[in-house]
Amino acid sequence: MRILIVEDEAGIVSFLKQGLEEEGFVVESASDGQTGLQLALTEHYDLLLLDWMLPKLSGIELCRSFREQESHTPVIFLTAKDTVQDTITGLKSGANDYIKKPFHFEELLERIRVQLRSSETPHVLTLGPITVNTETHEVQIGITPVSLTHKEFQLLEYLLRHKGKVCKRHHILDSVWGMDGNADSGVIDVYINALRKKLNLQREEDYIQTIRGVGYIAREK
Amino acid sequence: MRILIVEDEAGIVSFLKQGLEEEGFVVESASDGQTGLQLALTEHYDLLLLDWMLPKLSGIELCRSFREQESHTPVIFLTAKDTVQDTITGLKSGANDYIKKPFHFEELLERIRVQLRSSETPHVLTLGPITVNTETHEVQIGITPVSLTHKEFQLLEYLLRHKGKVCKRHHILDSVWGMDGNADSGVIDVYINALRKKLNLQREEDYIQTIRGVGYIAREK
DNA sequence: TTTTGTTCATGCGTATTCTGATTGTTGAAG
DNA sequence: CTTCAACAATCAGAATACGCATGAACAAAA
Repeated sequence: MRILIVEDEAGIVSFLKQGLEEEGFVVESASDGQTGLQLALTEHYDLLLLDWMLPKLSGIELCRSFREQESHTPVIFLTAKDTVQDTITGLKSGANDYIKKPFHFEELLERIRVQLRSSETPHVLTLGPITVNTETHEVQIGITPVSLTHKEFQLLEYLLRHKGKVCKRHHILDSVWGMDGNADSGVIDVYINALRKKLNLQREEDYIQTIRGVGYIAREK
Repeated sequence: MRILIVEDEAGIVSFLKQGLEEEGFVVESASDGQTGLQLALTEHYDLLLLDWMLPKLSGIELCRSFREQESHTPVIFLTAKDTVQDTITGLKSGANDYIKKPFHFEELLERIRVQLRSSETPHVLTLGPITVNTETHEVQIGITPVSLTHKEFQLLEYLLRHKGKVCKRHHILDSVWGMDGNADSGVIDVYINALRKKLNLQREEDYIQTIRGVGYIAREK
């Protein structure tokens, strides 16, 4: 999960960054509104943490501009202000929640979790140039669409959901084929083969690698 | 929009009720947790406002029980407690937000609006030249009206509400036919067929595409 | 009753999935 | 370095499952 912090006080940024990274988030930050907006629009984040008062572009303006493009990504305000009118303005600009400084880190964390709860399982998986959208069931290699059968799709999804980890044949059979402890008939090989062909992966720099005697692994680069 | 307030202090209830009704909400209330839960489960509400401390059944317990049945309807806590741990417990029990007493009515209103924003359901759905009005139950293709049976309408509505996302047969059966985990008898196929016929969708630029082994998807263009 | 709506059953064509045989590769033992 | 066995890749055809179309059965409404 990727989080963007836009905040000008370096101390707060490093405090948040450390805490959130410990929780397993990937954190990036910007110290003024303008670069923050730019990042928010060009990169992909799962959540934005915005300070209220920012150099160049205020948090509210940032939020409003961002919402014109993106309506999904949750936004949480960090605010020192606490007049009612201000928070209302903030929520009206399209924010999903706000938290008043000073706050306990745990409380922030819980609020982040609440916001992310809906987007817990990513629908778009990637591997190098390959994109798998589990919502639309579309697979693309680069820009060109690839048509996969259901089993091929399921296998690819499984591999990508475990990207960077070895997928034992046993486990693949379990989750994709639903065979509990059944014998290995060699189906997997056939489908791996089909995938490599359809996605035309060269053997040289193979995104789907064979781990002899164990299974397969989807790896970047 | 219907709101249920569960709160034992009569003064707060009438204050909230009046304010919310002025804003156009339909408000009902319960003064203890047990009747609150019963109402929440039997009636339909778009949002629940729960007090923390309630006779018979605490707000948290109410929320947790409610969430076991319903996972969608947003829940906001009204709480006098303000230790971090308590609010965390509250959010963990499945609440979407909380507000500390005493609060300004406007702030509560804004938080309600934020929660309802996501569950706003449009009444007019479109797909290419097709228009579906769920209020008047009318369907048009371009300018000419099409007459659909109830089931056909429900199916089309379901597909359009999930436009751009795969609708698995399983889920369609669940929401349109109300069969939980029942076997697939092939009804869906018949109705998809009927829809395609009545909406005369050419196979070329098919707005309702079949995803073999998975289900169907309504797609623009 | 007649009409309309919903569901089930059937057959058909085709895409998909699996099996099994064959060929190719790998790594350890000699 | 060679050999061998275990494993993986590849291919083709058989078996199967899936979705489509249709008509009949049944139920509900007019």
